[in-house]
Amino acid sequence: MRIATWNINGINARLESVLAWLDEVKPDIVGLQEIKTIDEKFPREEIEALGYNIETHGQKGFNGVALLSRVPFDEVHRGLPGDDSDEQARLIEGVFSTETGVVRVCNIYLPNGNPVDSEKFPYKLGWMDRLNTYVAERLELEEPFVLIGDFNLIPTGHDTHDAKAWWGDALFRPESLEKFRILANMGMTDALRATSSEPSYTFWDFQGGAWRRNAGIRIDHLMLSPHAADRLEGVRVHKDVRGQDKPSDHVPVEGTFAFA
DNA sequence: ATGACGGTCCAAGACCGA
Repeated sequence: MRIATWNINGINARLESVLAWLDEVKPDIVGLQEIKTIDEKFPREEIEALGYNIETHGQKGFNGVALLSRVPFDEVHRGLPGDDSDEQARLIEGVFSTETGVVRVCNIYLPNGNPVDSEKFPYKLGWMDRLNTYVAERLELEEPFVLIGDFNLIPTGHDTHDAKAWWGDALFRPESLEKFRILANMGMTDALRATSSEPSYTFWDFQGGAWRRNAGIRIDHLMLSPHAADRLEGVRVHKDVRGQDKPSDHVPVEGTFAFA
């Protein structure tokens, strides 16, 4: 089974690219972030025609996440618990049955948090606290649990072209890294880092010729519970997608697992 | 040294992103 994450930066602006990639790669489960539209305006028919079941958690204009799956959904959960005043659509989770048992896939669009002197940074940290609580509860189930998405977090200086330039940004500073370390220390494995020591960037800014200069960062992750990590076979970053026509600023990251 | 992006709202430019 192959499970992928991709921040597409607008599903309606990116539809042709997404259809082409799905048709070529045919991943089993895909988490999309920044669909930037409401559920009613998500282009369901075109994606369903490629053999996918679809569940969305959309929002007008910004944010929004979706799960696509060739396997039927047993369960769907929308939204991150813990703050009733939070109206941003940033989490959707699906539960799937395979021949070798259940797989739970949670797809997130973690807040960016910049600028750090605004209310956006404490929102990010609070969101990460709530996520850690959520993940701790999921880990108690002792299932294969795959937490994927745009984490807006650079795990180490090795995951950026210029650690000094990024240090202090909401994506790469002590408060954010501390929350991410709590997640890792619960037993969630960074799939890419577990299988490769290459830099493997997943985002290149539209500005400043970042792609041309390979000035990237790695912020899109697959984090695995012990039961999921045990079945990890490999991770592939679809870097070529960034060089295609009308690209997103993020590329897909795909994990292969020994689930039937 | 300078200028250098793209999507969404919706119809001009603000807001957002990282």
